[in-house]
Amino acid sequence: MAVEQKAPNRYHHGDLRRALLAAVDEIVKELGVEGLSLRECARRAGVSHGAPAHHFGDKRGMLTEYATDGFEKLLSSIALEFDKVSLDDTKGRLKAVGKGYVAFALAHQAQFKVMFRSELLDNENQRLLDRGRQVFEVLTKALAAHWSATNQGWRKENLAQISLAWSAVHGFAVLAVEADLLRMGEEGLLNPDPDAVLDQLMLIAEPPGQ
Amino acid sequence: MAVEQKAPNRYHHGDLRRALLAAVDEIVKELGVEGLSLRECARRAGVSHGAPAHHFGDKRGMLTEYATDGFEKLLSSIALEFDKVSLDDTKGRLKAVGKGYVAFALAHQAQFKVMFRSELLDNENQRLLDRGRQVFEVLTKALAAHWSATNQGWRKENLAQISLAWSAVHGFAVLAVEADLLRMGEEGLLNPDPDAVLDQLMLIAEPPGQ
DNA sequence: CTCGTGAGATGACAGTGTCAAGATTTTGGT
DNA sequence: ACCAAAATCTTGACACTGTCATCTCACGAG
Repeated sequence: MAVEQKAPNRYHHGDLRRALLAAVDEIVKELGVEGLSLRECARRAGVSHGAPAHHFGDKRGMLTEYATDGFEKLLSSIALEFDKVSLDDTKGRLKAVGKGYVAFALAHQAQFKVMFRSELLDNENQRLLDRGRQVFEVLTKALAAHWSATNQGWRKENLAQISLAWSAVHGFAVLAVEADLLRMGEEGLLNPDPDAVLDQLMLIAEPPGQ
Repeated sequence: MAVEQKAPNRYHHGDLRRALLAAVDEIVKELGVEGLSLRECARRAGVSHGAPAHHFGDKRGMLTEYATDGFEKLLSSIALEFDKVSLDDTKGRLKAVGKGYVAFALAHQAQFKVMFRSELLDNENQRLLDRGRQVFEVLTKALAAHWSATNQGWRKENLAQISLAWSAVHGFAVLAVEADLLRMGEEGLLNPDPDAVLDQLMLIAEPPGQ
């Protein structure tokens, strides 16, 4: 996603919306979301400082679009891992959800950080809400499929299990992305292999005493 | 921590440093960290816009102090739960760490959010690094004590277990604080009792097949 | 008493988001 | 083909921000 400059003699950009989102990605990667400004985005797209408002309303609107785009990529990343695993391997599919989640976070760290910064986003935006819900559904459905396959049925612990699985996957991704925190175990203690961590996490989904 | 205004006739404030940190807390609670400005802090402390620089250098320095203060409160919160449980109940102590962690996050949501926003902080600051490390150590030591008590010894899975425990506790706290995300399970599916989630998490610390 | 030093005040500077008003295209209906 | 309407982009203004250099005040060590 490269930033397409406007041809200097033309009045209309042609694809400004996409160019601005590309600029957002570029800047957030370079400077973090604190270093992002509407005016700098406009500059990189070769357009006047007031132009972005026409497409996104305001800064919050622009970031909301950027985050929504991120959720769509996250869903794709999960689907990619998910589809590698055969339908009857419910445990494998469960793990694949986690793998896809973490893989996206690591591959798009800057965007991932923005996606969960709700103060920056328009949390009433329907598309954003829908995408978030979809991610949640993928996880719960994979869990339900596994429980159904292992004949565990529904137990009262399941609710906590869902929360825990969601928390653990998200928390691991967050901590992995916030490298400064992972650096805490600096004697190499905490430089975890995502795969091993996910294996441990799988234990939660198993019936007790097995 | 209330913001103490400067007496209007006095030139020196007396305790500006504390007053500014109180103002930070107030503003972050009201408007989020995006709404925070040095000048507004100064205003609430009844002091000129340039005064804060004298104590914190710049905005980043001020937020770093605020975050460090948060880590100290976090450690206190963990210690509070930790000390409620007798020494030989290693499992109980482990859970207490999680309880203290989540309790702090819920009680000081605004501050908690800032603490893990590494882009905003001076990550070279020694006090900040130390406090973060201390939190990590409390968790690992509680885990080690439990493993030692249950004669599990050290296994290669332990590394992943530490990461997972850390991830899960942090992830749960993060998701709990980002209420807009937890709202996803809006049919009441995901309105988890922290205690139940932590119970599930405890399973990770147990030896396999038990 | 004096003089240095830390604490706070003041004013300037470039950068920001947002808004209103104007300029230029493109589009759609006839 | 035409012309009005709508979409797109420009321009200028406003209040606000962080940082810096400069100045003023208060206090304490000698």
